[in-house]
Amino acid sequence: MTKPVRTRFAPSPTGYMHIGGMRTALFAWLWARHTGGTFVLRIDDTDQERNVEAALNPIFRAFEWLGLTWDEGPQVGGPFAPYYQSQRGSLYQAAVERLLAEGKAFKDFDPPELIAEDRKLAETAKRTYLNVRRSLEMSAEERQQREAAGQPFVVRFLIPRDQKIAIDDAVRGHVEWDCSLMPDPVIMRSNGSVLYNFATVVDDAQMQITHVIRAEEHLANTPVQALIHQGLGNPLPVFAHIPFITAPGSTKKLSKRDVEKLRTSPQLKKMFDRADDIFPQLGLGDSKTLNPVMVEYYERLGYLPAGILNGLSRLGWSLDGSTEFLSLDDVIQNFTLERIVKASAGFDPEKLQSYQQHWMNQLPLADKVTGSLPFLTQAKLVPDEADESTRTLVANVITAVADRLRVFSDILDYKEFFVSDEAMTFDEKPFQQRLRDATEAVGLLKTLRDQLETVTPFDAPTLDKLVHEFVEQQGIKIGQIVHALRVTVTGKSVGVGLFDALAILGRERSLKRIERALNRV
RNA sequence: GGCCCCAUCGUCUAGAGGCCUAGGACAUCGGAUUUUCAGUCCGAGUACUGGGGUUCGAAUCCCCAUGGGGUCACCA
Repeated sequence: MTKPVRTRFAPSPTGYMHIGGMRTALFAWLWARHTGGTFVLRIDDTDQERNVEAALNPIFRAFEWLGLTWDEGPQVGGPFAPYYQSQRGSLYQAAVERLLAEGKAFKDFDPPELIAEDRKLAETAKRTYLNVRRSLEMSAEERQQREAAGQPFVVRFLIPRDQKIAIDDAVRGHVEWDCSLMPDPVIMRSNGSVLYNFATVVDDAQMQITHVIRAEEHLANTPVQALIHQGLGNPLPVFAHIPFITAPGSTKKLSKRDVEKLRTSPQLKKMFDRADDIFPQLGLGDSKTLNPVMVEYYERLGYLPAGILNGLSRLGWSLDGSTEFLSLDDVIQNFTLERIVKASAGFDPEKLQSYQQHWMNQLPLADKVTGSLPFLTQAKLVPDEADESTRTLVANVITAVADRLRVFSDILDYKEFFVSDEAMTFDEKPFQQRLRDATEAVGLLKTLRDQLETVTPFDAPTLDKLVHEFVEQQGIKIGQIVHALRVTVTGKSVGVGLFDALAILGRERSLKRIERALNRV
């Protein structure tokens, strides 16, 4: 019987959740769920003490939004608590002591300047740098003396330089390193705190992690970690290094540091522009505060977890040659490490959008209303407590908007239905073109208005019929009236079907708007 | 630069020796539908990095080259 699977994700409190990190977390989570195992969330906060809670919130929020629950970790606890590395010092301490006692690590008294010199020497000689084990050569007495004298030291793990270290990576296969090329890594700083590479090993072992699923950039850390596991007498976990996500139109890792460059990339420009359009309306800043590398960007824009999850799953993983749309359950059902693609995957906003669109279209009307309403209230277009008539209005608009609604905040593109007739603004260009410049438009509009006053019922099919008959009576083309009418009632040249728009507004409001436009010409 | 990883349409991918004159999806470009936009339907173009092997046969296996990337801290 094989041990039950335990995977983990170990973010550091950076103040936001990176979309690529989310995808890594998702893969680890999926493997746990697929196997009926356990998913652990552990916080790598060895360095920063300040504001950990605040810097963590966006991370928890992202997991919660996407519905990726963790079985052990912050908030829920678990048998291997605490799950904050900052609180696990004694564990690390004990492990260091043990290695020291067993001669598998040593105290290095060389000052940093000396190390830097060694390094330089190696560089000019075009040699691989290896730390000089001066302190190891010292007698035990001398070491003791120095320590007693309060001379600072770091603890280095002693690399067995005569050996090779290999792992069988679940996605990369057999990978091997020559230890004779590896410097002895520092595992404990002179101030007594331990380094990430060491804490991770201790934690993974103590938390009985069976599968270390993480981004490919950690592959280079792996030999050291494997060696430390060995030194500590731990069984080696299965490593699975998944490829990272690259920036659109690039072969480089998608990183938050490059946001300013990303802003101008043709693929992402639309996403940044959208942020600059929508977030201010919601009182959430703009693309400087929330951008497409952050998970929160998608949440705040009203993406569906299903869309994001589908997109993330398909980035570097596939079920087969043809399945594109997968629910989370489908992915859980079918996820295996061997189907992870080895090459890095470019982040494609368009494709993400298409997954999102698919899942949005699956949603029943009531859910679309419930999902859109918060955006309308946040933008102060409808009152906080939406009454029944507001809900009906929203439902009517969404019905008319149909699959133009891709993300919930798209509802804000149809403000014209939620603002008062007086507050509605006319886009100048179409107003000029369709009303002022089109000489016959005003006259036609006046005639049509009279008919609109009496037609019953005031619904889309009837209005449709009316306008078509009107066109025939007047001997004009439908384009001559329809565009002008659209501008008068919605202020815009594009939008939902014209007759839907009129029906949603109702007779009274439609006439008012026509009046207003006529007076404005 | 050392070490390591990777390599199929613009992008995400299918392909684990013959089913491949390489399939699907997104994007692109046509055409149809339509009051706008979106959508929908139909159609088109576009890829196995190169060179050597192995084999009756290679996108698939091996080697080399090239290209791309990651990583080289008392960061995580």
